[in-house]
Amino acid sequence: MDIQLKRGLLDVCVLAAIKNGDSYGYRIIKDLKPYVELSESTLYTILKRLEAASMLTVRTAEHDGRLRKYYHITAAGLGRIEDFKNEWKEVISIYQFVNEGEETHA
Amino acid sequence: MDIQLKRGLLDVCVLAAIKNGDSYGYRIIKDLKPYVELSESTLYTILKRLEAASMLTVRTAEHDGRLRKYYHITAAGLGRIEDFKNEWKEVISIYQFVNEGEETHA
DNA sequence: TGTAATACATCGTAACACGAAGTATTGAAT
DNA sequence: ATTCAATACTTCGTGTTACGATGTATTACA
Repeated sequence: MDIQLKRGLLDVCVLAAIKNGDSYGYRIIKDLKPYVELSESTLYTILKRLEAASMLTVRTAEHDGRLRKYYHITAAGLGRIEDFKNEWKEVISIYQFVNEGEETHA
Repeated sequence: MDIQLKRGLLDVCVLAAIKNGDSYGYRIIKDLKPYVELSESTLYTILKRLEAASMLTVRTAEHDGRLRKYYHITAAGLGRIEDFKNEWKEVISIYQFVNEGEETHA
Protein backbone atom coordinates (compact mmCIF):
# COMPACT_ATOMS: atom_id res chain seq x y z
CA MET A 1 0.00 0.00 0.00
CA ASP A 2 1.20 3.46 -0.85
CA ILE A 3 3.05 4.91 2.10
CA GLN A 4 1.36 8.29 1.82
CA LEU A 5 -2.06 6.73 1.83
CA LYS A 6 -1.13 4.85 4.97
CA ARG A 7 -0.28 8.00 6.85
CA GLY A 8 -3.85 9.04 7.35
CA LEU A 9 -4.95 5.56 8.35
CA LEU A 10 -2.34 4.11 10.69
CA ASP A 11 -3.12 6.12 13.81
CA VAL A 12 -6.77 5.24 13.58
CA CYS A 13 -5.98 1.61 12.84
CA VAL A 14 -3.92 1.34 15.99
CA LEU A 15 -6.66 2.96 18.03
CA ALA A 16 -9.22 0.64 16.47
CA ALA A 17 -7.03 -2.33 17.37
CA ILE A 18 -7.39 -1.53 21.06
CA LYS A 19 -10.86 -0.09 21.14
CA ASN A 20 -12.52 -3.41 22.03
CA GLY A 21 -9.97 -4.40 24.62
CA ASP A 22 -6.46 -3.56 25.75
CA SER A 23 -3.64 -4.92 23.66
CA TYR A 24 0.13 -4.73 23.33
CA GLY A 25 2.55 -3.91 20.57
CA TYR A 26 3.41 -7.23 19.12
CA ARG A 27 -0.19 -8.34 19.06
CA ILE A 28 -1.42 -5.12 17.48
CA ILE A 29 0.91 -5.72 14.56
CA LYS A 30 -0.48 -9.22 14.09
CA ASP A 31 -4.07 -8.10 14.44
CA LEU A 32 -3.59 -5.37 11.87
CA LYS A 33 -1.68 -7.52 9.41
CA PRO A 34 -4.75 -8.52 7.37
CA TYR A 35 -5.54 -4.83 6.86
CA VAL A 36 -2.24 -2.96 6.95
CA GLU A 37 1.30 -4.05 7.44
CA LEU A 38 3.45 -1.96 9.71
CA SER A 39 6.87 -2.47 11.17
CA GLU A 40 7.70 -2.45 14.84
CA SER A 41 9.55 0.81 14.62
CA THR A 42 6.49 2.38 13.04
CA LEU A 43 4.13 0.96 15.62
CA TYR A 44 6.07 2.01 18.67
CA THR A 45 6.46 5.48 17.25
CA ILE A 46 2.72 5.68 16.80
CA LEU A 47 1.99 4.33 20.26
CA LYS A 48 4.23 6.95 21.82
CA ARG A 49 2.61 9.66 19.77
CA LEU A 50 -0.88 8.55 20.74
CA GLU A 51 0.13 8.36 24.38
CA ALA A 52 1.58 11.87 24.24
CA ALA A 53 -1.73 13.00 22.75
CA SER A 54 -3.62 11.31 25.60
CA MET A 55 -5.44 9.06 23.19
CA LEU A 56 -4.34 5.99 25.10
CA THR A 57 -2.82 5.05 28.42
CA VAL A 58 -0.11 2.50 29.11
CA ARG A 59 0.17 -0.13 31.77
CA THR A 60 3.14 -2.43 32.15
CA ALA A 61 2.34 -5.97 33.21
CA GLU A 62 4.25 -9.18 33.45
CA HIS A 63 3.33 -12.07 31.22
CA ASP A 64 5.24 -15.35 31.42
CA GLY A 65 8.10 -13.62 33.14
CA ARG A 66 8.32 -11.08 30.34
CA LEU A 67 7.18 -7.48 30.43
CA ARG A 68 4.40 -6.31 28.22
CA LYS A 69 3.02 -2.83 27.77
CA TYR A 70 -0.71 -2.88 27.54
CA TYR A 71 -2.41 0.00 25.81
CA HIS A 72 -5.83 1.25 26.75
CA ILE A 73 -7.88 3.66 24.66
CA THR A 74 -9.15 6.89 26.23
CA ALA A 75 -12.16 9.06 25.48
CA ALA A 76 -9.92 11.24 23.33
CA GLY A 77 -8.85 8.16 21.41
CA LEU A 78 -12.43 7.18 20.78
CA GLY A 79 -13.07 10.76 19.71
CA ARG A 80 -10.24 10.48 17.23
CA ILE A 81 -11.95 7.48 15.67
CA GLU A 82 -15.19 9.43 15.47
CA ASP A 83 -13.43 12.33 13.77
CA PHE A 84 -12.03 9.90 11.27
CA LYS A 85 -15.45 8.52 10.50
CA ASN A 86 -16.85 11.99 10.06
CA GLU A 87 -14.15 12.79 7.56
CA TRP A 88 -14.98 9.72 5.57
CA LYS A 89 -17.69 11.51 3.58
CA GLU A 90 -15.02 13.84 2.22
CA VAL A 91 -12.79 10.92 1.38
CA ILE A 92 -15.58 9.23 -0.53
CA SER A 93 -16.35 12.40 -2.45
CA ILE A 94 -12.68 12.65 -3.42
CA TYR A 95 -12.68 9.05 -4.57
CA GLN A 96 -15.73 9.72 -6.69
CA PHE A 97 -14.09 12.78 -8.19
CA VAL A 98 -11.04 10.72 -9.15
CA ASN A 99 -13.25 7.99 -10.49
CA GLU A 100 -15.48 10.37 -12.44
CA GLY A 101 -16.51 9.33 -15.90
CA GLU A 102 -15.45 5.71 -15.67
CA GLU A 103 -17.94 3.84 -13.55
CA THR A 104 -17.11 0.47 -15.12
CA HIS A 105 -20.31 0.46 -17.17
CA ALA A 106 -21.46 -3.13 -17.81
CA MET B 1 -9.53 17.54 6.62
CA ASP B 2 -6.74 15.85 8.50
CA ILE B 3 -3.42 16.68 6.89
CA GLN B 4 -2.15 13.12 7.04
CA LEU B 5 -5.24 11.78 5.39
CA LYS B 6 -4.73 14.30 2.61
CA ARG B 7 -1.25 13.05 1.85
CA GLY B 8 -2.39 9.94 0.13
CA LEU B 9 -5.04 11.76 -1.86
CA LEU B 10 -3.56 15.00 -3.13
CA ASP B 11 -1.33 13.66 -5.89
CA VAL B 12 -4.17 11.67 -7.36
CA CYS B 13 -6.56 14.60 -7.02
CA VAL B 14 -4.24 16.81 -9.03
CA LEU B 15 -3.85 14.15 -11.69
CA ALA B 16 -7.61 13.68 -11.78
CA ALA B 17 -8.04 17.43 -12.21
CA ILE B 18 -6.16 17.32 -15.51
CA LYS B 19 -7.16 13.91 -16.75
CA ASN B 20 -10.08 15.20 -18.81
CA GLY B 21 -8.23 18.17 -20.27
CA ASP B 22 -5.12 20.24 -19.65
CA SER B 23 -5.30 22.76 -16.88
CA TYR B 24 -3.10 25.22 -15.00
CA GLY B 25 -2.25 25.82 -11.36
CA TYR B 26 -4.68 28.45 -10.32
CA ARG B 27 -7.57 26.66 -11.96
CA ILE B 28 -6.68 23.29 -10.49
CA ILE B 29 -6.95 24.79 -7.02
CA LYS B 30 -10.40 26.14 -7.80
CA ASP B 31 -11.57 22.93 -9.41
CA LEU B 32 -10.46 20.90 -6.43
CA LYS B 33 -11.86 23.28 -3.82
CA PRO B 34 -15.19 21.44 -3.48
CA TYR B 35 -13.28 18.24 -2.68
CA VAL B 36 -9.99 19.26 -1.05
CA GLU B 37 -8.50 22.60 -0.23
CA LEU B 38 -4.84 23.05 -0.99
CA SER B 39 -2.61 26.07 -0.94
CA GLU B 40 -0.58 27.34 -3.85
CA SER B 41 2.70 26.31 -2.29
CA THR B 42 1.34 22.81 -1.88
CA LEU B 43 0.03 22.61 -5.42
CA TYR B 44 3.14 23.82 -7.16
CA THR B 45 5.24 21.44 -5.10
CA ILE B 46 3.01 18.59 -6.21
CA LEU B 47 3.07 19.66 -9.84
CA LYS B 48 6.85 19.70 -9.82
CA ARG B 49 6.96 16.30 -8.18
CA LEU B 50 4.55 14.83 -10.69
CA GLU B 51 6.50 16.34 -13.55
CA ALA B 52 9.75 14.89 -12.21
CA ALA B 53 8.00 11.53 -12.05
CA SER B 54 6.88 11.94 -15.68
CA MET B 55 3.26 11.77 -14.70
CA LEU B 56 2.55 15.02 -16.48
CA THR B 57 4.11 17.36 -19.00
CA VAL B 58 4.20 21.13 -18.91
CA ARG B 59 3.62 23.68 -21.66
CA THR B 60 3.88 27.41 -21.13
CA ALA B 61 1.38 29.48 -23.04
CA GLU B 62 0.33 33.10 -23.04
CA HIS B 63 -3.16 34.01 -21.98
CA ASP B 64 -4.25 37.67 -21.95
CA GLY B 65 -0.63 38.78 -21.95
CA ARG B 66 0.07 36.65 -18.93
CA LEU B 67 1.97 33.40 -18.82
CA ARG B 68 0.29 30.22 -17.83
CA LYS B 69 1.73 26.76 -17.39
CA TYR B 70 -0.57 24.13 -18.74
CA TYR B 71 -0.25 20.63 -17.38
CA HIS B 72 -0.98 17.56 -19.44
CA ILE B 73 -1.34 14.06 -17.99
CA THR B 74 0.83 11.23 -19.33
CA ALA B 75 0.26 7.49 -19.51
CA ALA B 76 2.23 7.15 -16.27
CA GLY B 77 -0.09 9.69 -14.69
CA LEU B 78 -3.14 7.73 -15.77
CA GLY B 79 -1.43 4.61 -14.43
CA ARG B 80 -1.02 6.32 -11.08
CA ILE B 81 -4.76 6.91 -10.96
CA GLU B 82 -5.35 3.24 -11.74
CA ASP B 83 -3.00 2.18 -8.97
CA PHE B 84 -4.92 4.37 -6.59
CA LYS B 85 -8.20 2.78 -7.59
CA ASN B 86 -6.74 -0.68 -7.13
CA GLU B 87 -5.64 0.21 -3.65
CA TRP B 88 -9.12 1.35 -2.78
CA LYS B 89 -10.24 -2.15 -1.78
CA GLU B 90 -7.63 -2.12 0.95
CA VAL B 91 -8.71 1.31 2.09
CA ILE B 92 -12.30 0.17 2.34
CA SER B 93 -11.33 -2.90 4.32
CA ILE B 94 -9.43 -0.67 6.72
CA TYR B 95 -12.41 1.59 7.11
CA GLN B 96 -14.59 -1.40 7.86
CA PHE B 97 -12.11 -2.62 10.44
CA VAL B 98 -12.18 0.76 12.16
CA ASN B 99 -15.94 0.86 11.95
CA GLU B 100 -16.38 -2.70 13.18
CA GLY B 101 -19.16 -3.32 15.63
CA GLU B 102 -20.98 -0.04 15.16
CA GLU B 103 -22.82 -0.14 11.86
CA THR B 104 -25.38 2.47 12.98
CA HIS B 105 -28.11 -0.16 13.29
CA ALA B 106 -31.53 1.32 12.56
C1' DT C 1 23.46 -25.28 20.33
C1' DG C 2 21.21 -22.55 17.46
C1' DT C 3 17.50 -20.08 15.74
C1' DA C 4 12.93 -18.53 15.39
C1' DA C 5 9.38 -16.04 17.80
C1' DT C 6 8.14 -12.76 21.26
C1' DA C 7 8.62 -7.90 22.94
C1' DC C 8 10.21 -3.35 23.14
C1' DA C 9 13.46 0.69 21.98
C1' DT C 10 16.33 4.27 19.45
C1' DC C 11 18.35 6.70 15.55
C1' DG C 12 18.67 8.76 11.13
C1' DT C 13 16.47 9.73 6.84
C1' DA C 14 13.51 11.00 3.10
C1' DA C 15 8.92 12.48 1.73
C1' DC C 16 5.66 15.79 2.12
C1' DA C 17 1.92 19.70 3.21
C1' DC C 18 1.97 24.18 4.50
C1' DG C 19 2.59 29.00 5.98
C1' DA C 20 5.12 33.00 4.85
C1' DA C 21 6.87 35.87 1.69
C1' DG C 22 7.83 37.47 -2.82
C1' DT C 23 7.16 38.86 -7.98
C1' DA C 24 4.14 40.53 -11.55
C1' DT C 25 -0.10 41.57 -14.13
C1' DT C 26 -5.13 42.75 -14.77
C1' DG C 27 -9.34 44.91 -13.46
C1' DA C 28 -12.67 46.98 -10.58
C1' DA C 29 -13.73 50.21 -6.95
C1' DT C 30 -12.84 54.57 -4.47
C1' DA D 1 -5.01 58.37 -9.91
C1' DT D 2 -4.72 55.04 -6.35
C1' DT D 3 -5.80 51.19 -3.80
C1' DC D 4 -7.00 46.51 -3.47
C1' DA D 5 -8.60 42.03 -4.86
C1' DA D 6 -7.91 38.46 -8.10
C1' DT D 7 -4.93 35.97 -11.15
C1' DA D 8 -0.54 33.27 -11.65
C1' DC D 9 3.63 31.32 -10.36
C1' DT D 10 7.93 30.69 -7.14
C1' DT D 11 11.05 29.78 -3.17
C1' DC D 12 12.28 28.73 1.64
C1' DG D 13 11.96 26.74 6.08
C1' DT D 14 9.59 23.78 9.25
C1' DG D 15 7.18 20.09 11.56
C1' DT D 16 5.16 15.56 11.01
C1' DT D 17 5.81 11.05 9.99
C1' DA D 18 6.76 5.88 8.16
C1' DC D 19 10.49 3.10 7.85
C1' DG D 20 14.87 0.53 7.67
C1' DA D 21 18.65 -0.60 10.49
C1' DT D 22 20.16 -1.89 14.68
C1' DG D 23 20.10 -3.32 19.40
C1' DT D 24 18.55 -5.71 23.81
C1' DA D 25 16.42 -9.59 26.15
C1' DT D 26 13.62 -13.67 26.95
C1' DT D 27 11.14 -18.02 25.71
C1' DA D 28 10.58 -22.24 23.07
C1' DC D 29 11.55 -25.59 19.95
C1' DA D 30 14.49 -28.30 16.87
